[in-house]
Amino acid sequence: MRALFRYINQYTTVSEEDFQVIKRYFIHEKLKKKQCLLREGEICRYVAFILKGAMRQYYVDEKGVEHVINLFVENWWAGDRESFVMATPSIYLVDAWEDCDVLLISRENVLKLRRQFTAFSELLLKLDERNAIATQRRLTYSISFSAELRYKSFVDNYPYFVARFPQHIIASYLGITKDTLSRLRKKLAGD
Amino acid sequence: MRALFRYINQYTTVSEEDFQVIKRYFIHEKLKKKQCLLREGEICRYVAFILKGAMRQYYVDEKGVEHVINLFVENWWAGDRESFVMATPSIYLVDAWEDCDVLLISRENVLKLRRQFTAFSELLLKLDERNAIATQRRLTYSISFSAELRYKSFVDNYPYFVARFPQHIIASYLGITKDTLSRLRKKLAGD
DNA sequence: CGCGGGTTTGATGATGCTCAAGCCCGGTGG
DNA sequence: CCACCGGGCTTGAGCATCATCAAACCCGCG
Repeated sequence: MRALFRYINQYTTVSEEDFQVIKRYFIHEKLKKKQCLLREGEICRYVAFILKGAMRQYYVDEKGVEHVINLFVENWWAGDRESFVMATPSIYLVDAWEDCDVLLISRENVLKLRRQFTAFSELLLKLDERNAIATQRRLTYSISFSAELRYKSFVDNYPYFVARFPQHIIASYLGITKDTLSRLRKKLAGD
Repeated sequence: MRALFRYINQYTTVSEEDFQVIKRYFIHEKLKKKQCLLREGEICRYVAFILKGAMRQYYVDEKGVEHVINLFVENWWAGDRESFVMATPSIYLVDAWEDCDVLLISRENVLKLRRQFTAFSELLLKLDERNAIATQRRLTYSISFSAELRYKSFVDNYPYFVARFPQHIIASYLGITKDTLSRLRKKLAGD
C-alpha cells in the first residue's frame, strides 16, 4: 500500500488522511504466474496497480499467435483501457508473467475518487498525458523504424523489461518474431 | 466558435455564460495550405482546435522521407502533445493540408481553464480516454496486422480521411509506401 | 501548352516470416 | 545420480511481403 501512496505523491499531493480514505477503494489481491486478470471477451472490471511482479497484455489472432501489446511491472497500471472505460468485451488478455501483488480498483470507484478528490483528477490527467506521450512515441517507432532500431531503442528505454521478460515476448512486443530477434541480437553482438 | 461550444457539450456540460469566458482563452487564426503550426525543433506553444480544414503531423527521417503520424480534420485537436506538455523541442512538424480556420490555446491557458472550470477537467479526461483507446487500437493494428488489413480497417474507420487526403499521405500514415498502397488497391479492386 | 502534384507500373532487392530441427538448461521424479 | 521434460533460444532454407528507384502517365491549372 505504501508504494501506491508514494506513487500518487510523485504526481500530485495527497495527505496521509486522504490516502487512508483513498486506499479503501482498492482491493489487495495476489495473482499466481499465468493467472488472468482479464480474459478475451470479458469486460475489464478492474485495473490493477502492480505492487510486485510483472504482467502482460496481449491479443491472440485467428492463427493462435500471441501479439503482446503492453508489458507492466511494479508501479504500473495493468488492464485494458478500452474495455474498462466503455464496458465492452475486450479483445485482449491480461495475465501475470510473474507471481504478483496487485491493488484492484473498479470503474465506479475511480469515478467516485475523481469526484471526491480533485487531486485524484489531477493524477489521472497527468497519467494520461504521460501515457499519450509514450504511446505516440511507440507508434512513431513502429511505423517508421526498422526492427533493429526499434529493438535498440527498446533496450535503451526499458532495460528493466529486457531483464524480466524472455526474448520471445519482447519480440512480440516489438512486432517481430522470436527468430528475427534472435538473429538481430547475434548481429548486434558482433560489434 | 459555435463549433467549439457544440463540441465541448458533446462531452460535458458548459453553460452559455461559462463558454463566453472560456472562448476568450482561444485565439482565432487562419492557416494557408502548407503553412506550419509547428516546425521541427520548435516547442509546441499552442494546440489547435480545427474549425475548418485538414492538417497533418509528421516527422522527417535522416533520408528526408516524411512519416505521417496523425491526420486531423474539423473538431480535432492538432499539435504535438509531447512538446506541448513537456515544453521540449518537437521532432514533428504540424502543417495545414487544406486552408484552415483554427482556435489556438496555450498550455498556460489550458491549465487556467482546468483550475477555473471542473467541467473543463472533465472534458480533458474524456478526450484523453478516447485518445488512449484510439491510439492503442492503432498500435495493435500496426504491430500485428498486414498492410492489407490495416488499409481495410482504415477505410472502414476513417472514410472521411480517405476522401480528403491523397494516397501517398494515407500510405505513410499506415506505415507503407505509396507504391505498395497503389498495388494493394489494385488488388482489392479485383473483387 | 507546359508544369506540378499525384498515381501507376515494372524490375530488383532487402527485410522479416515460416517451419522444422537441434540445442541449452533448470527442474522433477525414478 | 541420471533421465527426461518443458520452456526458451538458435539456426538454416525457402518464401512472402514490402521497399526502392526510375519511368511513364494522368489531369487540373495557370
